[in-house]
Order: sequence, then C-alpha cells, then structure tokens
Amino acid sequence: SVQLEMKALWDEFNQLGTEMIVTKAGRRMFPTFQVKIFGMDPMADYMLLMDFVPVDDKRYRVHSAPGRYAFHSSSWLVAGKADPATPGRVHYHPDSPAKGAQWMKQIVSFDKLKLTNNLLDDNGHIILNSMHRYQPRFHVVYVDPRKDSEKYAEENFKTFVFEETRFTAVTAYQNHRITQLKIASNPFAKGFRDCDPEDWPRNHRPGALPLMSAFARSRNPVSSPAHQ
Amino acid sequence: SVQLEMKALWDEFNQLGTEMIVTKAGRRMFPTFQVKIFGMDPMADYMLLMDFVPVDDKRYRVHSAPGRYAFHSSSWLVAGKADPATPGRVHYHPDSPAKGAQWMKQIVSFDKLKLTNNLLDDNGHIILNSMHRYQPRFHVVYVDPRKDSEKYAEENFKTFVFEETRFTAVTAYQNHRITQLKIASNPFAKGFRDCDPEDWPRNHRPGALPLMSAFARSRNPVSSPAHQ
DNA sequence: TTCTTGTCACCTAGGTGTTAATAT
DNA sequence: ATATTAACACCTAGGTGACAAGAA
Repeated sequence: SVQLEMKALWDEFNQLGTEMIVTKAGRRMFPTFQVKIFGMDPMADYMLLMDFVPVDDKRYRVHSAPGRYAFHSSSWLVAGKADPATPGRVHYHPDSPAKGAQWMKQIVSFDKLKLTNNLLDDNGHIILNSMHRYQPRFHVVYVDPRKDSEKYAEENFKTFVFEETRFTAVTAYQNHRITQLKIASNPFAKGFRDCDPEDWPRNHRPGALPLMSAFARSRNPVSSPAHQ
Repeated sequence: SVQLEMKALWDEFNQLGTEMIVTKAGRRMFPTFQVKIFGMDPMADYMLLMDFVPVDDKRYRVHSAPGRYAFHSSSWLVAGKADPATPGRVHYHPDSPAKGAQWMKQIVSFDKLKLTNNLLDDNGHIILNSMHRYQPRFHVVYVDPRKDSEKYAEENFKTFVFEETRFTAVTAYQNHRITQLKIASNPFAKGFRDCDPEDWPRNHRPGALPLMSAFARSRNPVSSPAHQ
C-alpha cells in the first residue's frame, strides 16, 4: 500500500484547482509527488515510476474577470476538444531498481521529475499539453527473477492514483490564489513573500491565513488511501 | 580496465604533495576521484566502492620555514609512529548496484564521498587520521547470481590503485602551493582567485602559470594505467 | 485577448579557503 | 609551536514567480 505525503497541502491546492507550470526546459512539480510505501518484499527488486494521463478530452481557456485580483481572478472555460495527445512518457524514479527494504525505509520523492510543453524534448522530461488537465499515476513494478517474467507482467504491476494530485498544465499561472499558495508554501519562492518573513509553514498559526487553513491545521498530515 | 580521469591534475597535485582537508562534518576530496571503466559485462550487476589504506605507519608534522610564503612554505617531517588505525570504512558508490552498461556509459564520479577526522562519525563518511598519508583504492565487485557466490568472492573482486591519488589528510593546508592549486582549479574556490578572473582552466595558456603547467599542457588528459 | 517565451532578482542548498580563537 | 575548530564571505548550481515582449 502507498500513502501520499503532504496530503493536506495537495488538498489545499486541489480545492483551488491545482496548476503546474510547464516550460521548454522542464519545470518541477510543486507540491512534489512523494509517497510512503508499505508491504513490499524487502529483498525483492522493484522499479518505481510515474506517468500522467489526461483527465478528460478537453482544452481549457481562462476568462479574466475584474475583481479583487484584477485580470487574475479568472475562471476556467472549456475551449474545445483536446489537442493531439503528447508522447506518453514515463518517469522512472532514478533509484530504480532497488530493493523493497530500500524503498520502504524512507519517503520516496519524485523531485527530479520535470514537466515540459516541448514536444521535441530530448531530456526525458514528461511532455504535457498546456491548458489540459492531467492525473498523475504512480506505478510499482516487481522485478520478477523468473525467466518467463513477461508472462506475469500483469500481476507484477500495481498502479496507485491520488485524485487530489490532479492539475492543469499551464505556461503561466491563471488563478492568483494558486500563485499565492505556491509562494507561501514553496521554499524556493520565498523571495516573493510579503507577509511576515516568519517561519511559515513551520510555525504558522491556524486561522491567520484562511486560504491555507487546511495545510496549517494538519501538523501531522494524514495520508490518503490510493484508488487502486 | 579502469582509467583515472583528470590524471594531469592529479599529477600536478601529487608533484607538490597532495593534501586533503578532513573536517568533523566531512569534506569532499578535490580533485574528485573519477574513473572511466571498460570491459564489464553490460548485463551483469556490479558494486563500485572505495576505501583508503595508510601509505606508511608514520605520523607527520610540518616545519615552518621562512621564505616566499611566510610560515607556509613548509616541509614534512616524520613525527613518529602512526596513531591507532581508524575504523576501516568503505564508501559504496551511491548508484550501486547497477548494470555494467550503466557504469561504462559515462564517467563514474565519487563526488559524494567525504573525509572526516571524527572517530564517532555516524554519517557513513570515511574516517582518517589527520597528518597521515593515505592511498585511495577503487574496487569493483561483480554481483554473482549463483547461490554459492561466497565461494567465488576472490575472483569476483578487482582492486585498482592509482598512486598519483595519494594524499596527506590535514585539518588545514600546510603547503601554500597546494592551497593555490586548489584555488586555481576548484570552481567552488573561485572567490579566492586574485589573478585574471579569466576562464581558467578552460582557456589557460600553457606557460603562463608554471605551477600548473602539467595540467595546462594536456587538453585531452591521458589516463594512467592502474596498478592492479 | 489569450497564451507563450526568455530574462531577471531572489531564493535554497551546499562546496571553498580564510580567519580568529581555541586546544594540545 | 603546532594542530584543530567554528563562523564567515564568496562562490557554484539550480529552483521560484514577476515581468516585458512576442506569438497566435
């Protein structure tokens, strides 16, 4: 079984409609997809990987509405049918293959995974269409030592899906609240914080920033079960 | 077979008497120990590791002599018998185990290896006695798939020694020329360069800095054979 | 109007020798 | 006198969103 780490933060983003930046050079995800794994055979080899499947066959566009955040408090509209599918790449966790014991003894982090909108990317990054919705998937492959292991491919393969990690791929943020939550929670964006340069999120006081309440509430985030 | 990378730089340091800093927290080596590997079975698994053996059973001390570099152009004197041996730790290359094909397709770099003088170190760093001379060794272990693989430990094990990588462990540099060569060649020490902030060593003109001539001369460093 | 691209200041994270203070 | 330690300024390396300019 698999537990999603930082579930509270994922939930907070998901509630607003998570957006992930895609760039030509490749951009990491934030939050980072991280899991705790249980129940592996400690001595057996496993490959861990991720891929991304379209949530629907739609292309989205935004509508800028005047409001508190001029030109930024915008809403998503369906713009038509999805663009042709991108190359369905997968990202192997760089430690693959490794023993079950190795995978289970610490959080597995996919922080090397990068998203790009460059169809000709040759860095092995995940290629996505901007303005489309995606569902990350996590796969565990048992490395079968048997010679005819191909026959057992089905049973040596397990997929885990966390719906709260769905997101829209964008080249620039469309929802200003998403931007603010990224700035508030991603250490690398600390330069854009204008509130107290306090040690958020570590000592964040519940209620101080309504938007981030869910994240603030859970000091010991409870991981969610995966749809398997 | 194995080729030492940056042999020319190693030679230059070795000619002056290489020194490596050891700290409580652990310090990387410079130059970094890097090798190119040939002749592995591409499909077989190998473990790569390093250890460090005393070159002699002596403890050294320095004698400060007045000169061009006051209190720094010093010479090594034998100070007596070696201190009790440190725990003989080994450093496994973090990618171990991996297929021969993986190891051979690029330079293998031991840049995660750190040296410490802390006998109680619990970070898995290599523990060395300061003011003692050491010989780095590089080991290749073939992961034998046979059940009784222990019996073949001898033949599944190969050790490579490059004498030009010998060094004295120190807590502070003793030879000012070593300091200068480190500053000149280690990118992380660029802040201490006072000569032209030019792109040394890339475009270094042979002869301009006599001390670094050997390194400057070889644009395509020839690797040295290992004593095996 | 909407979306994409490239550059930038500002961060995180961590590898350098220097230096002054301390230990032996 | 010699050796070690810890704090420090200054780097490398690379992850942020802002912003202005360009493209569709």
